[in-house]
This record gives sequence, structure tokens and C-alpha cells, in this order.
Amino acid sequence: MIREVHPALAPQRRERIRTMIRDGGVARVEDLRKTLKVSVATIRRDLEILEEEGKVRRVHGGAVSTESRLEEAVFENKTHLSASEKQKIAEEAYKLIEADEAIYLNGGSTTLFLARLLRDRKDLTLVTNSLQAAIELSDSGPRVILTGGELRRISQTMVGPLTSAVLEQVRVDKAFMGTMGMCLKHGLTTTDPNEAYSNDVISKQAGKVILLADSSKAEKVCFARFGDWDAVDLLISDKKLPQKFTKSLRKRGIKVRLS
Amino acid sequence: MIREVHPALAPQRRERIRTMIRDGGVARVEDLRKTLKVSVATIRRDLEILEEEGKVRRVHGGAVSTESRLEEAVFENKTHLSASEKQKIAEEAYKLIEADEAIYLNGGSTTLFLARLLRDRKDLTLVTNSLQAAIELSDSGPRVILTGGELRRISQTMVGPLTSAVLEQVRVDKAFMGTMGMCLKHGLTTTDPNEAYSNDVISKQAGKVILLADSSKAEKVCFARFGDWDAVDLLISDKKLPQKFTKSLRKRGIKVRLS
DNA sequence: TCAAAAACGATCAAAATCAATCGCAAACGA
DNA sequence: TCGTTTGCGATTGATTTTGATCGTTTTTGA
Repeated sequence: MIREVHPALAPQRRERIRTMIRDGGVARVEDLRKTLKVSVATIRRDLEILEEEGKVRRVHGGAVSTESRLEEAVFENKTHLSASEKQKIAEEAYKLIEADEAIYLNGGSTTLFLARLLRDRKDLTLVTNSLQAAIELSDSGPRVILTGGELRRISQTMVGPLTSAVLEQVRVDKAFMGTMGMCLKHGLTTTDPNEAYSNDVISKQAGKVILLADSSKAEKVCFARFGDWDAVDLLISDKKLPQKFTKSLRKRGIKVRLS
Repeated sequence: MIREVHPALAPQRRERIRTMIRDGGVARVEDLRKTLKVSVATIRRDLEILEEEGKVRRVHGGAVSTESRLEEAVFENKTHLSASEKQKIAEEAYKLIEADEAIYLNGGSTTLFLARLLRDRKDLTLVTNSLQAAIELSDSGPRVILTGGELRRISQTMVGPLTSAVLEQVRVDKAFMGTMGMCLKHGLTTTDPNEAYSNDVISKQAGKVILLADSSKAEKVCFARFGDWDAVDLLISDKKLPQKFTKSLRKRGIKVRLS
């Protein structure tokens, strides 16, 4: 099931640390250790090197970014809102990915966490409309195919009718979809109709549709509807998801996994 | 006599290693050994040679691509090689852009300079296959449309047949094209056939094709040919461009502007 | 302010990786 | 055919990286 994964090369690991710190602004040694699965000693050594290179600044307990990106403040806030839930959801989703598969990730912070887990998976093919995911994997990792389309600045995704030109020509084994809102009654919704359209198209091209959504998304409804619960094979969420929600979905034949 | 199984010739094997590292960003010795079915000693010897040729950088446990972010120094150097020329060329090109136009930029460092000049031009529509350009304009500027396609790590562009699906559906007033080589005899060339293909397609969709190339590109020939001089309306280059080159092009009816 | 907890740096041993060397076999040229 | 060259694999000792330990320093919270 899960491919035996060799430890990443040291420069890869350091690059990951660097981006984690740059994106998040800060990172704790302990978090880095858990994410990268190496000892704290190694993390410390890496931080030392990165500090010498001027890429991060060490502080007690971890390190902070030197190269901050202002424009992302809004986006980052969102990412950090329930970062640990999203991380766990992403890890759970990662387990579903088998060797040599083709997968799709749409935009969103949860799927971005998943993208980060794919850095060592050269066997995969990743299709995505997320600019962030592409950047994250722009130096190493799976084969990356971008959908193209109009850049939606607020979400850093490619959306709109042009997207389907590419999407219709690919087929993926699994589509991992983030969403803004999921409601038992009103289905899956997001803020932008173009984004919804893209999601819709890929849902039809995917072997399995796996929804990634932390519990804060439950019973939220946004403007533009996409897909439908019937199209979803599995929902991965966190333990705070209302029981009623879980039960109702299972009754409809949708698997639910809480990480 | 011919052996049962042909082991790849050494240069073939090295070429494979090189592309593996270039595409994946990194490769471990152990992975290469398993893939190529030779001993680690051989892999190491190959890496040593490739490093001497400057094609990869060895690290403990494997090697990393010299073009990836893991190895910033080289890439930075490349961008800065003739930065001031490129900057001037970009500024000259910028003057040609009129209000509310739709323009295309392909990948490359010169076009990236142009992209940076567009930050305040909200009136424009920009079509591009350059991930870097999209990132540069990801927070503000013109409407951005990405072509989609497979991510080519070495150039950070989207290339391949999927690209044309989007390109065929748009039409731009002006296409600003960077190139790796331009030769009076052999025309315009770049290193990757996929990249060449994308350039070809957009050339046909553009009202005017404007070539941006500093003088170092003159009389260089790369592997994959695209477009043709006939398709070019204007070349913007720098003053170091050989007079003979300029004259010959003007005789062919191609305008040349030296910044 | 003081004590407990957390984080740190230094050190050491184990594991992984590397470089150097040797010998073998195939390819080559005389 | 014979000696030479070249590429490869295996072995061995050296080097690098890593994880664990332990005493010290910093932070936290009463």
C-alpha cells in the first residue's frame, strides 16, 4: 500500500524546513521533528545551517522567517486557523495514495498540506489547479500537470472554462478535493462559480473523489455549488465533526474517516 | 556476440541519470542503482563525471539538480548573467504594449523582466506558460491566464501537448517570446521540443510576434526548432548584436530594435 | 524569586555513505 | 593472438550523517 519511502536527502529536508518556516512565519523544533521524522538533533543542525545561510533566524524553541511575504497574510491566516487538523487530515489522505497513481488536488489550504507530503513521491502524477501546490513541488517530487485557466488571486488557483480544456484530457485515479462549505442539505459549495465549475469537471474524471474538510466546514454554505454528495466516495475530516453529520453521510453510503 | 540483455552504454546511462535528476530535482544513489541495475560504484562514478560537467551537484546520499531551488546559486547566476541587457530589452518591449491589450509571455529570464513591469497594468490580459511570471503577478497586476500543461522543472514552465488545449482558445494581440537560440540559418531554437511546440502554437494565435533576445543568443542553435523568422514581426535586442545580423534580418522584412 | 519543565549544545557511538583499490571481463588495435 | 584499455563490481577502510545521552541554559508559571 504505502511505498517504502527512503529518507529525503539533506538538502531536500532543509529546503522543506525553509519553506515551512517561510510560509508559516515560524516553526517549532518539535513540529519539524514530527513532520520530517528525524531527531531533534538533526533539526537543530539543519536550523544552524539555514541560519548561517541567512534563510531563517533561530529562536528558543524553533526558528522564524527572515524572508516574510506580506501579501500572503490573509491566505496564511487561513492556513493556520486549524493547521494541526488540516495536517492530520492530509496525512490520513496520504495513506490512500498508492504507487504510480495519478491524483488531483484542487486549491485550498488542506490540499496544500497534502501537496507538501508528496515531495518524495516521484512515482506519482499530480494534476492540480493550485498555484501554491505547483510552487511547493516546483523543484522536486511527482510529475506535475497544471490545469491552466484564469488565475484567481484570492485563492491562487486556476479556474474558469479554460480549465476544462486540460481537465477533459486527463484522467486521475483519485481526486482530493478541499471545499469551503459542506452541508447535508445544500451539498458542497465554494465562493467562486468558476472554482465550482472546475471542481465539477474533475469530479467526473476521477476514479474516486475524496473530500478533505476539517470540521469547521460542516454545515457551512457558500455561494457556488459543485458536485454533489453522491459523487463523493470518502470524506476525511477531524474528530470534532458532529456525530449527526457523520451518521447521515454514512447512511447515504459515503465513507467517513476522522483523523 | 550480443548479450541476452543489453546493458545501456555508459553515456546513455549517464544521460538517464541526468534527466532523472533534472526532472525529479534530486535522486538518491540507492534509487538510481535500483532503477538502472548497476552497482553503487558505477552510479558514484557517473555522478562524479556529471558533477565535473556541471550537470548535477553531488550531496551525501545522492545528487541534486543544479537548476533546482536546492541549488540556488547557479540559477541566480544565470538570471543575472546579462541582467542589465535583459532589463533594457524588457523596458523597450513594455513601450509597445497598448491599453487593454491581451499579450503572451513565454518562459525565460528576459520575459520575466517584462512581467515585473506589468504589476500596475490592471488593464491588460496576460497569457503565459511561465510559472515564475504567474508568481510575480500573483498578488496584483493584469488578468493572468495560465496555459496549463506539464511542469518542466528546469525552466519552470508549462509545456507539452496539453498546453495547446488552452492556447487554441485564446487570441492575443502581441506575443513576447524569449528564445534560447536564434540563428539566421537555422531559425529559432530552444532546448525542449515540448517548449518549442508551445511557442509554435502561440505564434499562430498572436497578432504580432515580438522576439526578445539579448545578443548572446545570436547564432546560437539549440535542439528544438520553433516558429520561423517569417513569423517574427520584431526583434528587440541589445547594441552588441552583430551588425550583419541586424542587416540580414531587416532585409528579410523583420524590424529590429536595439535598446 | 525560585523551581520545574522545556530546550539547548556538546559529545559519542552506530549507521549510512563514500573513496580508493583490486581484479575481472569485454572491447579494441596491432 | 596478445597486450592494452575501458568499464564494471566487490571489498575495505575512511568519512559523513544521524540519533541518543547528559549536563547546562533558558523559559515558564506559581
